[in-house]
Amino acid sequence: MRLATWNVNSLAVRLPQVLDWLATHPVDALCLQELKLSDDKFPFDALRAAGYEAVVHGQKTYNGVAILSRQPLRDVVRNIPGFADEQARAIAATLDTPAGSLRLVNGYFVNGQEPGSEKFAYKMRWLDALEGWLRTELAQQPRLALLGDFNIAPEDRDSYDPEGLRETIHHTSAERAHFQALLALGLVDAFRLFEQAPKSFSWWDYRMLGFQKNRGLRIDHILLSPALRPLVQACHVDRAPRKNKQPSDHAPVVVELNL
DNA sequence: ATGACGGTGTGGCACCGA
Repeated sequence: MRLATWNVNSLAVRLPQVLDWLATHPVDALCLQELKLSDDKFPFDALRAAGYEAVVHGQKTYNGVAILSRQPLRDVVRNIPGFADEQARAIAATLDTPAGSLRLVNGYFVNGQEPGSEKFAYKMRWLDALEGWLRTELAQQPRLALLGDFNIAPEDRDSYDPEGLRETIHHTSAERAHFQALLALGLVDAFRLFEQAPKSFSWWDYRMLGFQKNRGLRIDHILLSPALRPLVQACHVDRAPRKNKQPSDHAPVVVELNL
């Protein structure tokens, strides 16, 4: 089975590209971030016609997350339990497969803008709460995948300019410590289980020919629990949709599991 | 220090993203 994550930066604009991509990459589940639309505007019908059910936690203008799946999803959780959040940034659901069930957690992690800012403090609080929630989720369902736009470049090799951008947003020690805290839960970065080309990124700035110059960051990730690690077959970034007309600034990340 | 690009919502631009 294949799972994927994609920050689409407005599903209203990107729906045709999502449908095109699913037609050629019929993943079992796709986690979307930055829908930028309320639940009543979510394109359930178009996705169902393409063979996908959806569970959604939407928000007008900003944020918004959804999980699309070819099979039914159950036990849906919207946002981080016990963490009061005005922003729609997380959704979890369980997917049943013939070989057993799988918990999917989809996050649109806080950007944080600038170290020292109130938004950065919110990012730290959000990450703390996420880690507590995942500890609970892992205890209930050992087969868990955390997918999403983490807004963290975990290591220097995940940035086009690690020296110039040291301790700036996405690169700070505090953010990287939180990424390590997720790994300390037993999760593993699926992308780094395989040999990858140098300068592999998942996001490129729209400005200054960022994509053409490969001035990017690897901030979209798929983390797998210990029970899933032996099943992982491959993980890669699909850069092709970033070459579309009117692309999202992010590219999809895909993982293949022997399930 | 700032803007560059793109989306949204508003209203002739501001805000946000990363």
